[in-house]
Amino acid sequence: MTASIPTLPSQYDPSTTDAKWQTYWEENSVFKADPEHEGDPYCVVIPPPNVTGSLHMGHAFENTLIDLLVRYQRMRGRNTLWLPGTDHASIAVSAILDRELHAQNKTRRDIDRQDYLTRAWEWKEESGGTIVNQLRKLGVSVDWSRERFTMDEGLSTAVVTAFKRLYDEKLIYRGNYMVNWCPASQSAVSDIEVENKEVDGHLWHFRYPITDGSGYMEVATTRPETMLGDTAVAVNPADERYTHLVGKTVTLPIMNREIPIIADDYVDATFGTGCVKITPAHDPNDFEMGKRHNLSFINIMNKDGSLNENAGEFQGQDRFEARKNIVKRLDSDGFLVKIEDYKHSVPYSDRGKVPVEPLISTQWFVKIRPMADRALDFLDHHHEPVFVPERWTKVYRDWLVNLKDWCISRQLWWGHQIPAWYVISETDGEITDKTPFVVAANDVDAQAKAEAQFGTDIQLLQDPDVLDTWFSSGLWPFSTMGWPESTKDLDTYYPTTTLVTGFDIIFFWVARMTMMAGHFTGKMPFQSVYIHGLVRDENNKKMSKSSNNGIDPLILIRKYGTDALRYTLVREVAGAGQDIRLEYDRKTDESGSVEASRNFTNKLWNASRFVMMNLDGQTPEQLGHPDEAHLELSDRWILSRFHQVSRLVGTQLDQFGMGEAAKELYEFTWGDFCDWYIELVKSRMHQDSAPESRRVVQQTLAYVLDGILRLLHPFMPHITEEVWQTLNQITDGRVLALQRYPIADDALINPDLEKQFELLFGVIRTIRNLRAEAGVKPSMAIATILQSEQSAERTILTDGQVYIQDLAKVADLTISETAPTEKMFAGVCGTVQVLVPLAGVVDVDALRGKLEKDLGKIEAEIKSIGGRLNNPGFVTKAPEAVVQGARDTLAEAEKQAQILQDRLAQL
RNA sequence: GGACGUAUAGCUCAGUUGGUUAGAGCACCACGUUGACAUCGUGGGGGUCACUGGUUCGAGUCCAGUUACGUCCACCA
Repeated sequence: MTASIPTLPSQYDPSTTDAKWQTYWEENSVFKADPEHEGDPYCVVIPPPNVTGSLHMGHAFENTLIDLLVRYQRMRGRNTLWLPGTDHASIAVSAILDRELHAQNKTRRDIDRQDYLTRAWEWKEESGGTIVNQLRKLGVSVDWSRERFTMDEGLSTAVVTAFKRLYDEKLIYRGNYMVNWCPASQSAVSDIEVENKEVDGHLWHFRYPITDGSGYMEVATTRPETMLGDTAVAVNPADERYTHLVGKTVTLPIMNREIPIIADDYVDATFGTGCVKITPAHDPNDFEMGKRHNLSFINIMNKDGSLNENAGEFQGQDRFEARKNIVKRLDSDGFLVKIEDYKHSVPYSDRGKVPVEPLISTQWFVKIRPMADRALDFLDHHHEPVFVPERWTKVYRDWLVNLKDWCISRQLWWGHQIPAWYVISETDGEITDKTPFVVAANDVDAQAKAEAQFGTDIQLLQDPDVLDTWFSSGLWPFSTMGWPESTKDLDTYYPTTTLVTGFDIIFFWVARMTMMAGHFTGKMPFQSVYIHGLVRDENNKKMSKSSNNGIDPLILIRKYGTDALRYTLVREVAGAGQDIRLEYDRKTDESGSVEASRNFTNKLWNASRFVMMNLDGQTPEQLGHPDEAHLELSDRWILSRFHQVSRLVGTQLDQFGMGEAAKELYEFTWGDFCDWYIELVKSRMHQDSAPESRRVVQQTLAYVLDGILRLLHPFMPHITEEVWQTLNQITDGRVLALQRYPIADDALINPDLEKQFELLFGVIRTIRNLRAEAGVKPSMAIATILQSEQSAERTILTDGQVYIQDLAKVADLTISETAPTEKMFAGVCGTVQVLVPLAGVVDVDALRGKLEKDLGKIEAEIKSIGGRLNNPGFVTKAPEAVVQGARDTLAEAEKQAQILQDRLAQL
């Protein structure tokens, strides 16, 4: 399974490793959940991607975050389930099929529903797996045995059950109302599927003649074509300019229809002329006004956006073509006053990408207030669910408060057909607004139910419409686990623990789930909702299909490896919910930030390789826990750091601090472990070093490396699994993914020791700096004198003598209480004076320059701290510890200044 | 019109409840291939913390306001 250690290449190759472990984990059902598993349940349901989708950076980001959390919790011993699946995406699939049909010069209406659905399922079987297979390439630790699709039999049962119950509870109703109509998909859409776009349009001013010939009323509109359906002109009742006209009529141009002048508070007297044309059948505000004033509702439009028989000579024209022609006609008839440029927002259909048309039609609605109020109650009285970051709570809450009834019927075929059967025999074989209907779980029940009411001699027809895709998505957290049946999975894993998703989906999905779950399960479907930000492109622009600026995660995976991409996405996450930016060069497909992460994987690879080459073929288990009795200072130090970092990482991950944890691990692995510890112990690894010392180094290296692999596994699952298998010479099928996450052993955390090493490292850096300044070749060993008046410091230096010699290339190290007075390169670290005697080599000017530079810095500090300490307010009001800290710092700075001044004087 | 987010090094971003001289990665400069790694190592340069005012002994951090960019919601024809 794994390569033998001596043959490991010096460059990590993710391409084979990624695929190898993805296959292995899946084939061995490593992530299959078991309700009987010990530990507290930890469950996440995937935000189901559209079956029509292909993996974009947003998916990669979201699923990387989820996988990180899930793998972490699994390794913490939780009874973990991450449930995958896809969404049937009613409108998107319809659009694809319509395109296919269009290519054959057909439309949906040319084939029957059964054929259409057959094609749809065929498409789903062929192409629906794309996104799922791409998800696999991220290394997601989902339970594929529980994969769900929103149109699976079970989930469809859940949908029908939910619909029927809501209907029986009078929370679903059918009625004739104004809805958002998408002429592209020729279906109603819900309010949130409408996106308002700012466009540069025009404001057309027309004048309508007052019927009695006493003059004109000037109205303005952004939609001239709707004038054909005008049934009134409105003014504000308090507008004295027009009060004498209220009750009179105007004659609608072109149509020559006499329509009333009405007064309504809705009209803003200060806008334009203060007169508004009213088109009750084509504008939501006018619709309301039409109801208030009993106006007639004249629909002038067909479902495809062309004008109908009520549009007179304009019948058959597309709405935008008609607009031009109507303006032309009004102009030639002398009714056009002026055309102004006007910036305004136009409602566009989210999916259809065309302006939506407010249209009156008969649709099914969910009466939303009772459900929304239930969700609000959970939020206000139980603080459920908890949003991370917290600020999204307000967004979620405000939306629930203002929510209007939800239009759930779609005039499409792909989706869950509405389980309502019309007794069409009562209305001449047609479905009309008056046709009686029954709502039932299936056609057999419907038949029985209808017969009970209308006798046996009846004809039934199921409602042709399907349900809004979000209706089924709203049931996702529990329908996927078997609801409405009561199942072991529901029992164990529901409510789920955390939902990870984007803010753009709070309204579409999160709120629908909380409402549905509150209603049907009496519980919130998840304890917490982690809202992540967007991945922006290299120019900080939102990635979108329309701007064609997406960055393909699979390209980056191929170039740098899955773990590198995952790690990049995670480490960029700062505060939760912040957008992240991804560097990218579109010419070369290179990304600086992913490359940096790739370098990190390579660093880990080589450090591991080096460690393994020095273990004489022994595994961490064979070597045993680092032997307390023989630990040397550097071993104790790295163990202290390791446990410190384990603690920090655990704490961070427990509160969604994924980015912070990632950075912590990066610094520990690369900095503490590779740059310092491995370098510190290299001399002890040689075959000829003292056996006890060598053995404890092997133990410590193996132990810490094993720990690093565990800590990093949720972030970079593939490389860590690969190395861990090699390190532990696994032959029995064990996987790192199921090992325990390191838990900090506080007894091994030693802050004093870490401080001592800070001093040693500081001295080493100072010597290296002096060497560089003096131009000493890296290969040349030098003599160094370390002077400190403090015996404690001299003890630390003496204890770490070997480390200083090894890492600063010092052949002859002297540690003394007093300093010699010869000309030497000098620096300070804390109150330790570092002297490098370079007989005959010392460049006095270079030396003076360096000393003066150092001194300048220190004097600036002395001035700053001294100033503070001379301020009586600071000394009397600041906490004692802070004042003392300042005094200590000042004393040290003064000491450093003294040393440097003495050195300068000696030149 | 309302709400929210962001502004710190050339770039991407950290900076906990206010408390030493504001940090990291990338990029840049110098040196370097000693047996893990040049996808590397060592050292270095680089910041008026958007602006204005306030609170405080002390502000990148708290408060008020301003500006810029971004996002969401609601929209007057």
